[in-house]
Amino acid sequence: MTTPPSRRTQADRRAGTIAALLDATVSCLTERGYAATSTAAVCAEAGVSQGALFRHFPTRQALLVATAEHVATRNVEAFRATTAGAAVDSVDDVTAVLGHLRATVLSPANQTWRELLVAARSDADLRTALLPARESLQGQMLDAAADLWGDRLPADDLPAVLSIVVNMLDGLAFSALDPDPTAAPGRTVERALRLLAEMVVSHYPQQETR
Amino acid sequence: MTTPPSRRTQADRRAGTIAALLDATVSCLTERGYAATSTAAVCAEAGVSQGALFRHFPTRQALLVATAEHVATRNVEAFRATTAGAAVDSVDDVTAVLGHLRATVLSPANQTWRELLVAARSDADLRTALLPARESLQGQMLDAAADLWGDRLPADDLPAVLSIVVNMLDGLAFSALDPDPTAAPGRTVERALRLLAEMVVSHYPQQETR
DNA sequence: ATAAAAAGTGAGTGCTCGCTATCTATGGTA
DNA sequence: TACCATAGATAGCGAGCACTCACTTTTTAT
Repeated sequence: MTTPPSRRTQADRRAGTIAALLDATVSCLTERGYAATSTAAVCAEAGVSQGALFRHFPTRQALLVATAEHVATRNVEAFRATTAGAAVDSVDDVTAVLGHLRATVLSPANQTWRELLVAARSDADLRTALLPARESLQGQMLDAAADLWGDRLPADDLPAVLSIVVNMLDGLAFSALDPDPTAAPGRTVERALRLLAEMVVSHYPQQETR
Repeated sequence: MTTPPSRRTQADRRAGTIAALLDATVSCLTERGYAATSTAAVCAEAGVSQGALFRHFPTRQALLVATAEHVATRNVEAFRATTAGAAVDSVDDVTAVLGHLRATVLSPANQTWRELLVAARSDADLRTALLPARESLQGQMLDAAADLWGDRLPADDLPAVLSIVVNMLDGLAFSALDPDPTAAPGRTVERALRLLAEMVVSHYPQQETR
């Protein structure tokens, strides 16, 4: 009938509710935004009591910082997954990669990261707490970009190109206020991505056909 | 000593406190962020009572919407001011324009606009309330861009290039968490702006020297 | 089996929030 | 002058906030 006397170990229970809380925080941040992500809302979403939350996280901010680090690793994994092994020979190839990156950037994990970054701008404590995760994420994204493009452009230009691409996609995500982030890209966005691909490819022409 | 029995008209008093409230809201949003911009904080900053605020704005959201429209007009004016009459012949010219645009985008008015945009993502009422201002702002920025670049690239590409530039600058502003937004651009940012200028200029070569 | 430790519950705390009601001060109108 | 409409100040309201505490339940150690 009900679950058998499950006999989960304490570590399992702990990890389980922590994971539920982190996932619930991601949901609340993407759906309700930073201001409306109250501890009560997170607990309701996670299906645990407030006491449980404050057993594992001393403050709301600690929960948010843990969530930020949680999504940061998932974000860099997603970035690697959409770039690893992708073809970047033709303009069409690069355009396709940019399109996939746009979809990645609109994912809940990335929305969460952005929401927390914005909150950190006007909260010194949160800002310093997020700094190491920020640097780690940037470094790993540079590594992934090097795997993709490293042999095609001077090493000095790689951070600049990455900055152009990810900042443009982030800016796009910020101004995309559609409630459904999987909606069609829209004409000018599609044109902008293709144009960016054209400019990058022609600025760093293919060195050899191998 | 003190002000003489000033004899300000009612309309003057009204306009004065409304202006003070809007300016105070801009300050609070840029310094404290959306969540911490309470009606009490705005009133303290403006030097008026809460009763005065709620006489002129029925809700907090009405104040925020009015502030958004207030800064939207100032933003488009600033955009025009930094682009109007600027030279865009050489790569250096375009790089300079991008640098000035970056400074403009980091201004309090633009920070305020961005803060409200982010809040609007997870607040349907605010989102619909900001929609007309958003469209108006986009249209006027397209006009300004046409004055700058219109004769150099096909009309169909203009929105795409504008999207690349402003989204990249907005993304840059979001990830620039320095408390002092007038700080030096940083090496990779400088390199990225110059690179973007190079790519755009070479992709749309000058048609004639006139 | 029993005691100790850890995990989880839920009512309650003080505080701040957006907002209102009531009052006074001031400018416009006769 | 008297009168009224508007502008602004102040105290306070219910609701929701982050957080705590006494308590029960579940796992672990003896």
